[in-house]
Amino acid sequence: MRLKKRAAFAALPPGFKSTFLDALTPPEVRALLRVARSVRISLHEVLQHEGEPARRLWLLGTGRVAVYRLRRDGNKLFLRWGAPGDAFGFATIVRAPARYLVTIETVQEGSILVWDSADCQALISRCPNLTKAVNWAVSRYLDGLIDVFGMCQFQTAEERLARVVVDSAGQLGHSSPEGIVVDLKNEEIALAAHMSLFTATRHLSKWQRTGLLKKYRGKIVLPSLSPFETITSDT
Amino acid sequence: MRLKKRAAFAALPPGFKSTFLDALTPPEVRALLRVARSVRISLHEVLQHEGEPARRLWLLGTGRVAVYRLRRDGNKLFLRWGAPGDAFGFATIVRAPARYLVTIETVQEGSILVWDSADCQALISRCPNLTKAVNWAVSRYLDGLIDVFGMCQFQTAEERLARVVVDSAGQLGHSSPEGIVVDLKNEEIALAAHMSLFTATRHLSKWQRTGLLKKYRGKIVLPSLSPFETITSDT
DNA sequence: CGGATTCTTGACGAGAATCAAGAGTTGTGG
DNA sequence: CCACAACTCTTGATTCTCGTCAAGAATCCG
Repeated sequence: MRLKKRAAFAALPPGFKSTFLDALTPPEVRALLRVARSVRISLHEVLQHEGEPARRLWLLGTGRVAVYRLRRDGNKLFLRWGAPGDAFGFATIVRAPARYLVTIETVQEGSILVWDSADCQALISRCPNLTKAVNWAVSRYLDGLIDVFGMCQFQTAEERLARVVVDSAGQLGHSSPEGIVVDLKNEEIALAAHMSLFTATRHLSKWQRTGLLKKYRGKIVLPSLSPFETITSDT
Repeated sequence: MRLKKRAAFAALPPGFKSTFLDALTPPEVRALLRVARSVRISLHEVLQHEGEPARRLWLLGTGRVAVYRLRRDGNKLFLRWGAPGDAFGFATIVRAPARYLVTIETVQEGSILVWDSADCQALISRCPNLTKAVNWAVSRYLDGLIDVFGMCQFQTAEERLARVVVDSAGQLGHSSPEGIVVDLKNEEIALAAHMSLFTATRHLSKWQRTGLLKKYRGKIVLPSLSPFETITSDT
């Protein structure tokens, strides 16, 4: 992880969208960006490890991360993807001397903006909305987690998969002439849908035969989302 | 739900334990109790309903509640029990004009202490640790939820059941000459372990035959927890 | 003594994980 | 430019866990 100069706000792309920053006023955003460090992140890098002291709040600028929890038996419990604009390391702010609750790993190289705990303490007094923004983000996170949990308890593999396809398209997909392109391997889709690679492959193949989507190595293309939303909602 | 006089602190039993209140200083606790309303709660009463505006923070004094989320398909996703000393309605504080994320229902009659949003706002400025206590509680809640989620994903019905038995014993059990008594029906145990009533009954019966526990109508008695901890950990 | 809960047990089947074996892609080095 | 290795995807056969349904036993209560 290489450090870069401060004054990272120049690094924010023009069309950059962040639900987290949107909860702040423009002056507050500027105050944050002024003290942010921009850091390049490479593939398969662990950006925070559960149990370690929470030393920094950070925002994903470009790339993609996976949020999960490690279990004593070695399994990884996938929790969510992180896309550009998502913030992490809330423990740094929410409960001062704390430890990370989850592990976060890069699955696509990119860059992040970092604020260490000292910066955060200083910013809290200057930006009254900062704690509010963090609380909101935590709430949304909790809400989403409960939802995923419910999905895993009450929906079949096919329904879960359909939902993951829809959600991923919204969060990670980009448009193209043939439809929405989502850069995910079968293995990653299976992980997010909490099922085996084989079950995921079977249903995806079936949907390809039905013409609902097209599969390529490492990505899928969706002409339309509506059929999947149908699978998700009925039953 | 009948209202009672303020100055409810007299209502706190002598041996009352609350992780939530423990995060506050004694003067802060007194400040809270001074403005608390004590409210009697009856069986099967819905104390807060997900989606409704979060208007009050409250603390369970006596009795037991179930925290769950309702799904559009009518299913209930059980999340946790609430025992005396547990606080709820954090949304009231964490993100000012907010809605409850979960539904909470009484499963044993008892009493709660209530602070409505106006009280909360006033208390926040007087008790600097209040928001901190709420944040801690939310974190613990999130942490526990992730754990339960992982348990449901990676452990068999028997392992989940063993863990629910151990956890319930710690949270709701009370000692007796023959062991720890846990007042739960098979149906409630099954709910907490996220499995069908029948699967739960089968394993509990098996454990009774093996002598690991004794079953009665509406309760189980555990001479020792260690065998269940073994089931939980190995594999 | 009904009647309502709560618990028990067996038979059955659906869903999904595992295993095995191979086909299709992509990238690399000679 | 070809050959080979590594990775990704596919499909079928098999197994197993657990939910569903049915029927009845045990317990509690007015």
